[in-house]
Amino acid sequence: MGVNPNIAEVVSLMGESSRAAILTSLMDGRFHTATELANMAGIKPQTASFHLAKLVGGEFVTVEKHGRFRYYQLANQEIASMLESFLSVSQPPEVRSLRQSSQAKALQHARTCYDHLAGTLGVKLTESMVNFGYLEKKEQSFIMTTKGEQFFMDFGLDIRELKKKRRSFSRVCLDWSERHHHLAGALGHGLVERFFELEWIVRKPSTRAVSITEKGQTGFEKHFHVSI
Amino acid sequence: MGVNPNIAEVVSLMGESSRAAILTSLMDGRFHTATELANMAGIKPQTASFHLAKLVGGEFVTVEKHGRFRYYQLANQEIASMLESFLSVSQPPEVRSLRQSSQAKALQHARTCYDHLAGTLGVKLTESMVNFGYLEKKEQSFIMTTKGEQFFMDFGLDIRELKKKRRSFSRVCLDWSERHHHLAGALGHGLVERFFELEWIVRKPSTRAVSITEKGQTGFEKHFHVSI
DNA sequence: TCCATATTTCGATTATAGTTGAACTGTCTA
DNA sequence: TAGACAGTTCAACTATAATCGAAATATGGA
Repeated sequence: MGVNPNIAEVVSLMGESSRAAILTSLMDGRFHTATELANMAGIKPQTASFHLAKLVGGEFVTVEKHGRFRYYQLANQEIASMLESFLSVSQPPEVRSLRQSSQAKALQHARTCYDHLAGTLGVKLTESMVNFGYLEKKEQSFIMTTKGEQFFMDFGLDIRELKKKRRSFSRVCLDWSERHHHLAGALGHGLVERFFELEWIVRKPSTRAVSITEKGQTGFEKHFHVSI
Repeated sequence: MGVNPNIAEVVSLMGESSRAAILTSLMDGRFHTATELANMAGIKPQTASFHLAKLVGGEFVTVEKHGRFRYYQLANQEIASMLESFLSVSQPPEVRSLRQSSQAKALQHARTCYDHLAGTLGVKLTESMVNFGYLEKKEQSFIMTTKGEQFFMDFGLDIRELKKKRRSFSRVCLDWSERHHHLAGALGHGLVERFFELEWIVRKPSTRAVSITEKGQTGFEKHFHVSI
């Protein structure tokens, strides 16, 4: 009847295919221009502009103007988390071309979710860290053990610095379907940064998929007993 | 492009005002018939039937047939949690009548979220239990202390029985805006059941708001130092 | 058996919202 | 200063999907 807050208004912002395409494109956590997003979503720039205005209005997305470009970005980690939740309960779309198929596989394989690792790699690494006793899963979050603290320090993470940050230190990236959990939060972000630094993974252009390098193959095997 | 899973299809199920109204009506965790839901959503029964079919198809809702009635219910706690998340980021609708206004206040005041307490009461109680040292907030969940164990036993909860259940024992009901957290999970459910049993709270007909009784006033004050 | 009630199915209508071409604003660069 | 490019605004069009009356189906009770 309308004594309840209207969920619909907020939700319908992501419940439309073009906007959803834009949002998922932004899931790599990077800035994108309006035209870029239009191309990624397969729509004309006017249409993208129309949708982006709505997304900004709903505080899903922020803009920064630099010269004649406007750089769009997800508003915050919460939005990213929410989107990832839905991605995990969504069905992958039917495959239309070989190229799309291999892209989809790459995404499933290893991808960034806003600022941490998701996909098979993200899940396997998280599992491994739990098995080694570096992390302990406690209901909806991970707790770092003393053993873990030592390990992450040795691995080159400045734990003290990460803990200082206002954001939650280590949390699971939830998905409602409970098909998998993976490490997010400051620790998750710190790790993925370190992987880039070590060149164990590299970004694939214009998607949020990442490639595992030769170095990475041996690195993940040696330090995490994870083989891909 | 469509190499990303289509978030839109799933999400758009809740991103429509009539369906959202139905879903929020189901947030009390109880069964409702199709006609009931139609009335609550302010639509004709045919329309409700149409939407309910979609919701069942999307596994947001389950049906049970008893005679000529069909009882609809939210599919599971995850869906409820997801909905509550969105409610907390949604704006309350403009008030059209005094009656709506007082209903909205009642909802904000004390309500059930699927099977546990939300609203001001839910939040205050949770805070109180943390302050007394019965619960400790650990990232995304609560941990029961020894002191807490004693308290809940004394309060008449069968902790051992609750822990046996397959569902998560104590978790926060997340909202993405982080405006508040409250206790959910088996413990949250156990508590609210006990409150009904003690007649500290009673359901208001046809909403998910609950009223605090005289008994409740003194009870919450005495045992939780929460005054309403 | 007949009627009342709960719900769904069907078909037609309507309204909403996404889409796009065309035109416009603003910025960079040659 | 002109021209190219990024992005937005406007207005018209279109398509999708919600809505509802009418009719059909199913169940319960008298």
